[in-house]
Amino acid sequence: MQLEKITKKENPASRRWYEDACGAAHALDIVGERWALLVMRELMLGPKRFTDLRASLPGISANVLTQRLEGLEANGVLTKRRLPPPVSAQVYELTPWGYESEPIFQTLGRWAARSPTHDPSLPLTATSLMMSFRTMIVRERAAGIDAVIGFRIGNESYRVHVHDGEIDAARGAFDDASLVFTMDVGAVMAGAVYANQLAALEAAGALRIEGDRTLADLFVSLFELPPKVGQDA
Amino acid sequence: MQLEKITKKENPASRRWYEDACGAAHALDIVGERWALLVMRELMLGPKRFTDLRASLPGISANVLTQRLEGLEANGVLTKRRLPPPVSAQVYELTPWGYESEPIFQTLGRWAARSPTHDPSLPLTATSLMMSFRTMIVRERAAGIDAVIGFRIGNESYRVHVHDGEIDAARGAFDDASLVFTMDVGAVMAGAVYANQLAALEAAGALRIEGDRTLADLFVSLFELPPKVGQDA
DNA sequence: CGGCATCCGGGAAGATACTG
DNA sequence: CAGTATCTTCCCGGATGCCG
Repeated sequence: MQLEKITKKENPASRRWYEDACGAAHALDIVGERWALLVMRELMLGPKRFTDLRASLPGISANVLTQRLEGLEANGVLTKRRLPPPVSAQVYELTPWGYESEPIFQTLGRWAARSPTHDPSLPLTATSLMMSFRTMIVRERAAGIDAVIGFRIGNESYRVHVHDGEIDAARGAFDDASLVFTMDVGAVMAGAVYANQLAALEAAGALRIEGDRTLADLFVSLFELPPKVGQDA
Repeated sequence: MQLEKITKKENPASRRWYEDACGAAHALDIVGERWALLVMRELMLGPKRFTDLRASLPGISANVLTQRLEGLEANGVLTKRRLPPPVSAQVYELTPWGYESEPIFQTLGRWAARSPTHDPSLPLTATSLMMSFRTMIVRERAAGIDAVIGFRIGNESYRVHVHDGEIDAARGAFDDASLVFTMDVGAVMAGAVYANQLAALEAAGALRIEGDRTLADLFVSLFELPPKVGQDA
C-alpha cells in the first residue's frame, strides 16, 4: 500500500489558504500572493496588455505574471479581453469590483508613507504617481479649483482633472489641458510635488512646464504626505 | 561558525523586495509576506504572547511566526516586551504606528466581503469578530446608542462599547455591561449578526444571552455587509 | 512580437521534533 | 511557555523555447 504522504496533500482546502472567515484574510487569499496587488495597481487607470504590465513591473517574471493574471481572473478581479481589429491585441482589465479595490491602495500607501524605512528615491510608475495624487490631495486646498492638466511621462500620456477637491486621472489624450508637464519618469514629478522641488527640477531640465505656470505652482501645493513616524502631525 | 550567517538579505538591489517608491509597494515590503497581516490583526486589540498568537492562527508554524515577529519588529510595527512580575511573560505589542494599520484591515475586509468566493462559514477569531463590528457598523443606526456589552468567546472576554455611532472593543473585563453574549467560537456571533440568526442560534444553544434582550436585538441590527458582487446595493 | 509552457536553482513556507 | 532545529514541499525568479 502506498502509505506515502497521506498527510494533507490530499486536502485541497488546507494547503495554501488561510482558513479564516475574516474578510481581510479572504482578501489575502485573493490578492496576497507576491505581485498580485501591484498587477492590480497597474490596471487601476485602465486596461493594459501583458507586455506593458511586464514593463511597468521590473522584477516580475513572465510566468509569475501569467499565474497572477490567471488567479485574479479566476477570482473575478480582472478579465482578459481581446480588442477589436485592427488593434486585435489582448488586454487585461479590472472588473467593476476590481476597480473598487482602490481604497486598499490608498490605506496601504498612507500607512506606509509614515514608515521610517520608506525610500521615495526609488522609481515610481506613472500609475503610482496618479494614484498618489488621488490619495494625498488635501481637499480643502483644492476646493475652488477646476482645471485639466496633462502629463507626458516617458511615452505615456495622462489627463488629470482637478475638481471639487478631488482628482480624476486617466490614461490618454488631454486636448483640453491648460497646463502640461513633461518628464522622463514619474519620480521627477513626485520630487516636484512631495519634496517641493518644482523650480529646481525645471531648472535642471528634468521637468518641462508648458502653459499656465501659476497653475503649476498651485498644483504642486495641493498635496501633503502624512508625517513620518516620530514626527508630530 | 559565525561565517555561516552570510545573509544575503543585506543585498539591497537584488532579492525579494519590490523596488518601487509607491507607498502601497513599500507597505507590501513590510507586511506583504505570508501571515504578516494576520499576525498584526491578532494584536490589534492589545498585546499577546507567542503561544496565544499561534493558537489564534491555526496553520502558522512556529518558525514562520518567529520570522514574522522579527521582521515586523525590525520595521517598527511591533515591539517585544516582558511583562513585570509576577506575570513575567513575554508579549508582543503593536507600536502606535502599528495600531494605525487598522484602516488597512477595514478596506481589505470591506472589499473582500463582496467577493463571490467568500465563505463566511469558516472559523473566525474573536479579534476578527470585534474588528468586523468596527468596520461594518452603520453609523446612523447606532447614532443614539450608548451601551456596554460583554462577550465571552471560548475563554476570552471582550468589552464592547457602542457610542456616538462607533464601536470600541477591548480584551478584558466588562463589569459595567448591561448585556452579555456567551459562545464557544466567534463564528456563532457572526451568524447572529450577519445572517440574522440570533434567535435560532440561541434556541440551538450555541449562544447564551444574559441581560437586556431588547439591546441584544438592537445590537445585531446595527451592522450590514456590503452587497455581493452582482447584487445591487 | 505577444502570450504563454517548461525546466531549473534557490529560498521561503509547512510539519514535526526537540530544547532551555 | 517560547521558541530552535531539521527536513520536506512548494513557490518565486530567470532562462529558454514554442506557437500563433
